[in-house]
Amino acid sequence: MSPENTPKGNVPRVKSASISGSAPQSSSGPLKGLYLRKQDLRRGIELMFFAYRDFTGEADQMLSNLGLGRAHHRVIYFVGRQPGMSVSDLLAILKITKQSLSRVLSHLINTGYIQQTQGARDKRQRLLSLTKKGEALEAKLTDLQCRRFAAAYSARGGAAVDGFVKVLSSLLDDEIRADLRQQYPDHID
Amino acid sequence: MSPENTPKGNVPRVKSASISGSAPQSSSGPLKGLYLRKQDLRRGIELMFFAYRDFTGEADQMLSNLGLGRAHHRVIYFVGRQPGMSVSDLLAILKITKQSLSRVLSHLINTGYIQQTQGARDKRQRLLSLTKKGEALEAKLTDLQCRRFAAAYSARGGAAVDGFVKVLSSLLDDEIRADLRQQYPDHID
DNA sequence: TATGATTGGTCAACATAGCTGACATAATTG
DNA sequence: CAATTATGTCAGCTATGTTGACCAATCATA
Repeated sequence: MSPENTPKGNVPRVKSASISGSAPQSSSGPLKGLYLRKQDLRRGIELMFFAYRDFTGEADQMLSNLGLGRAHHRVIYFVGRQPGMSVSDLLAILKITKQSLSRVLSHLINTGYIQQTQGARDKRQRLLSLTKKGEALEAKLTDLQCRRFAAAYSARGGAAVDGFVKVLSSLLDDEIRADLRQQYPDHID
Repeated sequence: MSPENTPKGNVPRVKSASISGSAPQSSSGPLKGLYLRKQDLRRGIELMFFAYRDFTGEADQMLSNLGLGRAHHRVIYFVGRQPGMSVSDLLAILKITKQSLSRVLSHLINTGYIQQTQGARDKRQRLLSLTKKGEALEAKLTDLQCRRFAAAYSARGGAAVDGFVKVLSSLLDDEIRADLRQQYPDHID
């Protein structure tokens, strides 16, 4: 019956030993640490799963109509975000292997979504950018996802957005957070 | 140079036409709608990508040492959450095909992580639950992810957690949000 | 009771997207 | 010149998703 397999009772907290050795619970919030109940942590886990699936769902659908997948989307997105980036820049962001990227990237080049130009300073580099066709697709996909965020953000307001960004960025691995902090010097931390 | 391909200048907003026909921007937050700049929406997109990857990364590592993958994790997680659920319950949550689930589920049964008992009311049903071995693994994996959430939550405090939950739940598809609202009657909306 | 719907499993075949390891080429750097 | 770097490529493997067809057991009902 109960969706929890913890011994009946109510609102068990995570043993404080299992709260990785970080800050001893800030005193903000309605009731100090009330949001650390196991149930609330599980809700976070589940929300991440479902929200990520829904967040990518619409774009996945549009992509599959074009014979593309989510991996192609990531490439198009990040190349669109930073035109002129090199292949190794992209590898560092995506953290996949050269071969996995190569398969997807060459398909996008062959089908005219992405173009490459030889690096000026370093002629080995292939600097990537979107073609007109690629830009059009990127705009459509990003717009889909931005609409979802815009709807959620405006439904919940700036204070909620601020909390959302803070918590998400604290969920990141330290290294990734440091990278992102450089790109968003204002608000990420 | 600029990571944005929008026409130089600063803080372009999304055309309000592209904010799906929902509420006309609540007036809460520091500056009305300031968080709807294209740059902020893109930050949301990117945070979701990176945070989801990091959030699943540790568990993925532990799983791969056992010859299991993320699909196995999902099954173990949700069966652990609601012992006695049927296969079709699980299919409804995961939204994958019967065949995809079957492959993973029978592996988990064969390797002794999950057991099934015939349904009492409906003998066709196979009610799923974790074995001791399955419970132990579920606890280890969930603890890993709960620690990450507990660290993020306590670093940012209850107000941020509240915003995080609100925005994430607004990112969900309506149908999924309705389902989750039933399971978390308190705080999800 | 016979019929049809539901629950679940299975087989074959396929696609996507990750992985490893080995190797090649070209350019840069010391 | 030698070592390193940036990139590509080939072969093969794995995990996880898909479709479509088909089967068996059970349930619900006309």
